[in-house]
Amino acid sequence: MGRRKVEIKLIENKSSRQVTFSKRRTGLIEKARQLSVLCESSVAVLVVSASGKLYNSSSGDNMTDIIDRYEIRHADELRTLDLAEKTRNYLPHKELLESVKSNLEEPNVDNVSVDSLVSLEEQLETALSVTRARKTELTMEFVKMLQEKEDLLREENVVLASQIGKTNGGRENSSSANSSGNNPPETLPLLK
Amino acid sequence: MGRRKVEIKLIENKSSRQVTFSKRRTGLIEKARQLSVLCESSVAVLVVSASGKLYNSSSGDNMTDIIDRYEIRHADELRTLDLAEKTRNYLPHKELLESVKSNLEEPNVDNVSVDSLVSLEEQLETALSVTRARKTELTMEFVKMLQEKEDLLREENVVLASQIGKTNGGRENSSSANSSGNNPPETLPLLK
DNA sequence: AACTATTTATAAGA
DNA sequence: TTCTTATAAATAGTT
Repeated sequence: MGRRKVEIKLIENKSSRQVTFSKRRTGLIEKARQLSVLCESSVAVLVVSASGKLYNSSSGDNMTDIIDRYEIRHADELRTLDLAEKTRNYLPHKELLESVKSNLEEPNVDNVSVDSLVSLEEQLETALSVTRARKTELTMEFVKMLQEKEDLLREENVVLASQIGKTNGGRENSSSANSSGNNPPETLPLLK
Repeated sequence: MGRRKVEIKLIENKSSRQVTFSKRRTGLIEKARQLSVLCESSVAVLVVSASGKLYNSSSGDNMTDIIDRYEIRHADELRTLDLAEKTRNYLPHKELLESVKSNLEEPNVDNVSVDSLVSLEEQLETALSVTRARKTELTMEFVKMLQEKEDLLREENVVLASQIGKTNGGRENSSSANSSGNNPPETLPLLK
């Protein structure tokens, strides 16, 4: 819809491609907004340029909330992982999304019954719960392991200190050397 | 672009709204595809109808990759946001629980609007996410603390062992006494 | 689901 | 970049 008809294929000229990108992107997002308002729906558009720049829009509170929730749901993971590390470790998550995607991209979305979506939702919730449980389990094991190691080191420390005490003829080196003390182990704040 | 100009506001007539939703949704997705091809970009469109049905399309890269980039781009923001700041946007947990209670105890469940339940659901999801994030944060802190303590004990152990070595005239007591070894600390399996 | 009268988006030019 | 305008494309109302 311009001075002449254009084929839908890569625009070779770089600068006109840039211009078209800007114009059509704006148009797309405006269309999304209109659809959202006219039909009381939620629409999200994500555009990633070839150079990797991201443009996004969402209209309708529900979709915004969905995206926000998606983000927040992953906040704990994002928070604790280095970004690079996260990217490296992404595969399981990616695969999960892949399976979701293939479910969403059923040829005829119109034919996907609410029932089957409910079922999908339940399956995902279950998978999520199992994953969380496993995560917690592993974390707890790790903490327990660390605490046992701490006990062991502490005991060893006491033994060593007492050996020094004996070889030194009962002088109280142990108390000064044992700077980290024999305080009771801290409790996990998580469990409070 | 039709027989007459339409204001961009909710279409009151339900059936023409449905028709427009279908037409414009198709149009939007086609526009997204074109933008992707013309300008070598990746475009994702997500549409959720008022009834909760999801329609989506992605061109260029798959939806997963596009969403991943969206996520990764926002990771830094999530990372640097103070938890309290996030929490500020939501009902305090106490109020939330109150609200849940009143919803459960509402004699006329039929009169509770779906909208208010949707809103409540969103609030709960958010609260849950924030709680999880906090839990993970505290756990990570605790693990870090334990690992630091382990390092400290290990160092102390080395110091004591060397003292024994000196007082014993260079005998190799340290290696046998230090039964737990000076191995590098284990990594958190969770993060593998 | 097809058909058009119109509006809207936009390609090319300024 | 921004604006202008001729034209293509999308779509509102109709069948």
